[in-house]
Amino acid sequence: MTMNKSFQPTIRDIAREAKVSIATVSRYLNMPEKVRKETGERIQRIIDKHNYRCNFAAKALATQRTKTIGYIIPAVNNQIYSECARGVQDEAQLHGYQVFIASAEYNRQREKQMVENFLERRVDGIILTVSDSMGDIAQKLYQEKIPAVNLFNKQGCLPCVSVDNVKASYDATEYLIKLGHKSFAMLGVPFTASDRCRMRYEGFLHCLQDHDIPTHPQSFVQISSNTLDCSEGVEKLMNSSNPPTAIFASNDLVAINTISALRRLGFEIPKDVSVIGFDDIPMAKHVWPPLTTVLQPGYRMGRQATAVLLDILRTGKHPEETIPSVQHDLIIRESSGVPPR
Amino acid sequence: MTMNKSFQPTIRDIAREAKVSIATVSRYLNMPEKVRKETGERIQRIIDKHNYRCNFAAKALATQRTKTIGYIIPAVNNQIYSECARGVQDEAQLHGYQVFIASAEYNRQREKQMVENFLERRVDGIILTVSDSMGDIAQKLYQEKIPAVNLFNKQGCLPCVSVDNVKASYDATEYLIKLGHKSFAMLGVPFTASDRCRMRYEGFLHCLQDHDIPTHPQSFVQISSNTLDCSEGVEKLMNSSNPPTAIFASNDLVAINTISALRRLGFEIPKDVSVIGFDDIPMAKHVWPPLTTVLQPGYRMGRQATAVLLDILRTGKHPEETIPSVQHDLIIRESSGVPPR
DNA sequence: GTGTTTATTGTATAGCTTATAATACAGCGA
DNA sequence: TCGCTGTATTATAAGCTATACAATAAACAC
Repeated sequence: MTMNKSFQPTIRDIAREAKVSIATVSRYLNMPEKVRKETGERIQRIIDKHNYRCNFAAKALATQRTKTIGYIIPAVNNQIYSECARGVQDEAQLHGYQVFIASAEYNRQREKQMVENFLERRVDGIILTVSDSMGDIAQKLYQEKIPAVNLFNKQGCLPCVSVDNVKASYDATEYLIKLGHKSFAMLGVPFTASDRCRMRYEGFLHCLQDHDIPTHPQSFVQISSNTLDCSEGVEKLMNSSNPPTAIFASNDLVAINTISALRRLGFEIPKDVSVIGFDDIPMAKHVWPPLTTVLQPGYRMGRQATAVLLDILRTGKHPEETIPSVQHDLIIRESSGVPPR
Repeated sequence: MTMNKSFQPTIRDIAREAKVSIATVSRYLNMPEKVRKETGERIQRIIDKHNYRCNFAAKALATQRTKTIGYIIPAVNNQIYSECARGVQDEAQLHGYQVFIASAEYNRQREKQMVENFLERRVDGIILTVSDSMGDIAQKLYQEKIPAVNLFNKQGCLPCVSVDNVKASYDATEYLIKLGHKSFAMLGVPFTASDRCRMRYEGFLHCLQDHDIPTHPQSFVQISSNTLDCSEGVEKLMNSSNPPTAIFASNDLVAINTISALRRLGFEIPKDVSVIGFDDIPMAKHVWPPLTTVLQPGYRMGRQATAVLLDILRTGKHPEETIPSVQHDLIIRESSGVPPR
């Protein structure tokens, strides 16, 4: 079966049949109050009859705006980001915007490519959850004067919607210390792939230092951002001279993988080792044992970031003051407990 | 800080500075072999110098194609669909297409809206995972002559990439029967929200009937497609005169919620009740107990559906024969076992 | 009856690229 | 020199909408 493109009526066809000029039809479509009621009704009838749909490309060309925003995330298959994406979509759709979602898989090269692609497609604005904090991308967007906001971690001088990663992980670590733990480790992806991870490590370290707990370079175990495979790292950690009784995972997926790896080695959670995550993805409460973790309200954050972006688009002004950081929350479940003695 | 749109050079600016006509620049961009080498190099230098980027809207208007595909899914936060989305994205990007993802949240009204929005934006093609099989939407797309393919369940006469839902659930049910179960129930979303669920119920019923196991209308328990909350349904089920020893959940998320609900009521899995899911989302192996489920290769399916669509776009022809159905696979883990006696 | 304002509609052009038909030009054989 | 062929390039139309500005008619004030 062959498909030949079906005929799509244009504004000109509508105008001709309604016996008005195209300007009037356009006006009716965009500012209906500016056209006489009965003229409008006549136009509407013709539109309905022929199922006319405004050509977006032409409109974009004429108005110089695409009503489209680009959204870059590190990975679609991490629920925290899909939660977020839902928020972005909902808020965007509410204002007639459509969103391009692109998953960069923690790859800086891909991030740049996708930004480039967005720029070519002339998106009106961009929401970014990207790896580096150095603002290589932020820089470019700034000079291209494309409105952009960060989500989850700040980059360059872009406005940012995020929890305070350092503080949040500080709090989580402190909770573990108060349980009595003395030996710690953190598992996470390379800092170059995720600045969030770096900040969380920072809070983790600060907290240990503030409580006079000795730290060593081995206390951060780096895993692959592609596979998130923790087996090797966990094994090395537990076979070391001073195995941790508490492990801070840089996010819930890492925590879940860590627990799997520990189990394979015969450790019980939290009896032998406490594990704590970050994000509180919907699955966190369903895994075994249910995960102690730091909640980030993904959906709300997605909406807020979008709202901030749309506000810039509307007003043409960047928010004067810094956006207050999103509230985090420590959710205590059963993957953490007192250390073994 | 105010943002005034930065100046974007056009093809005309490039042409002027390179002392050629716009046609030559355009030709260099689209068929470089058709322009003399040194002319091309001169043009490229100017392009680099001014950071020229082709205006997509203008290009779309001129070529009548947007290099964009629309993708409608029931819910972003179900990992099976985000897995799939990854596949769609990867395959699309490989061929220079960008994809609009829209989550319809199992709502037929929203599905229609999003399709309408896609049509307005003149996407080149659409990938659909939608609720009804009746092809209300398929119908419209057919008459608009816009290429479309189904993913996960067939609708109207669109080409479809999917496992055989009926067969797959038949197999899964048969496995439960062979374990010795005699009393069954299925939990799922309303059939009007998911035809996949309907088909899976069909396979489930067939299998029971083929093995002379009595069925009754109460054996299908309907839950909300928004919340997927199973507490009420499970409670009613387990308090009935003939509580099931095996529960077939219409997908993994439902299975996970079912298990939570059963646990709250004090049942042990699989000692008291076996639970089986559908999809094998990445989380399935991490929940407790690890889920017995039917694997659908989401990523591959996403890629394949996209490949089929892009093929239609390239050739202008719908595939002659039906696409062979995707292989499913029963993954046996620890949420299922022999019935209590 | 004239000038002024308001409401409504029309005209022309801009917005940027691709596609098509036309042109310029070099090389070559006769 | 002329005509022919083929390549490199140009001029121009088409694609569809929005909008600034112009035009018209009707209503109103005086």
